[in-house]
Amino acid sequence: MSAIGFEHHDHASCIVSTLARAEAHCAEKKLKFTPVRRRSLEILLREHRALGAYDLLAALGKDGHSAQPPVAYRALDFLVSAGFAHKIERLNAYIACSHLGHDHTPAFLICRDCRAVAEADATAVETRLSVAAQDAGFQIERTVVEAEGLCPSCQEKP
Amino acid sequence: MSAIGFEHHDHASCIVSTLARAEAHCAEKKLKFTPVRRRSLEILLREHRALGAYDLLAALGKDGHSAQPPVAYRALDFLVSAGFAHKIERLNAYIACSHLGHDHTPAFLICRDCRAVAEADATAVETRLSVAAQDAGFQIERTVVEAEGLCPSCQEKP
DNA sequence: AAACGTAATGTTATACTATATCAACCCCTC
DNA sequence: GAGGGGTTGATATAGTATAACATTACGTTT
Repeated sequence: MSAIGFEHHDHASCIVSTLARAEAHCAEKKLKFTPVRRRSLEILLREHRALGAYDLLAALGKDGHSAQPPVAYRALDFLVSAGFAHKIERLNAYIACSHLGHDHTPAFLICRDCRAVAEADATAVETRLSVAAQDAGFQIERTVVEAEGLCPSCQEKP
Repeated sequence: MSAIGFEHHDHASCIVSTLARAEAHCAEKKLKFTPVRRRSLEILLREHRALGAYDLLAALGKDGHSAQPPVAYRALDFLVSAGFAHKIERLNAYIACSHLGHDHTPAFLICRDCRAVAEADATAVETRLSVAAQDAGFQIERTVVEAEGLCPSCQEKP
C-alpha cells in the first residue's frame, strides 16, 4: 500500500492533469462537468486538504458563484458520486481523489494535529471485511476506512 | 470474525449483565458511573440501535433529567472514552458496545435500509492497516471501519 | 468541621453540518 | 416551439455539536 499525501509533489501539474482526466471521464460517461462542479474540483485540488462544505462554499463565493449551502453540497455530491472526491466521515469534510480514474476503495490516514489527510489503498481491507461480512449474511456496498493518528511531521513536534 | 447484532438474543439479561460489567469496570478504574451516565448506557442498551445524541437527549428528558444538548454529549463522551459505547461516524450516532470489557477494535456493518448496526471485530483489519501506515511514517491511534450495505432481512425485501 | 480543589452538572447561547422545497433556467429532442 | 429532464438559484429549516460560565457535589487537607 502506498499512501499519497504526506510527501511533496508537483502540485500545479497534478491539478491540471487531474482536471483533464475528470473532463475526459465526464465526456465518456455523458456527465455534465458544469462550471460550478469544475470550479469545486479545482478548489479541492488547489487546497489539497479536506475542506468542509462551507469552506468550499466560501471559496466559491469569492469568485462570484452563488453562495448558498445547497450549491456546495450538490457540487460535492456530484464529485463524490463521479469518484472525483471522497468524503471523510470523521471530519465531515471532503477531499479530492488522489487516484482519479482508477477503481479503488480508499483508506484515509488523518493527522489529528495538522488535519492533513493521506489516501491509501484499502482494497485488501475491504476484501477481507467483505468475506467476513458474508458470514453474517451482510452484503457490503460501501466501506469507510479511516485511521486517525499523527503524520510524520507532527510526530516530531513536542 | 463474528458479528453481533443481526440475530436475536436474550435482551433483558444482556442489559443487566452489561450494566454490571460497566459498574465493575468503573469501580476498578475509579471512574464515576453517575446517574446520567448510567441511565444513558441503559437507554442505548435498551434501544439496541444507533441513537443520535438528540434521541438520547429526548429519552433522558422523559425521565426527568435536564435535557440540554451538552448533557447528552458529555454522557456519550464518557461512555465512548470508557469503552462502553461507540460512535458510528457514518450516522453521527452512538451505540452501546457489544463486547464490553474486551479490548477490541470494532468494525460496524450498517444496514442502509433499516439502519440496524452490527458490531464485528476489526482487529485483523487494523493490524494490516497499521503495518501499511507505518510505511508512510504514519502512527495510527484510532481506526474507524464502517461498512454500509444490506442486512440479511432487508436483502429479502423488494 | 471548615476550607480547598477537582470533577460533574445545569444553562444559555451559538457554531457548524446538511437537506427540503419550489421557482427559474438550460439544453436536448421530438 | 413544446415538452421533459437535469442543473442552478434562493429561502427556509432541520440536525449535529461545542463554547462559556455558573453552580453543585464530593473527597482531601487542614
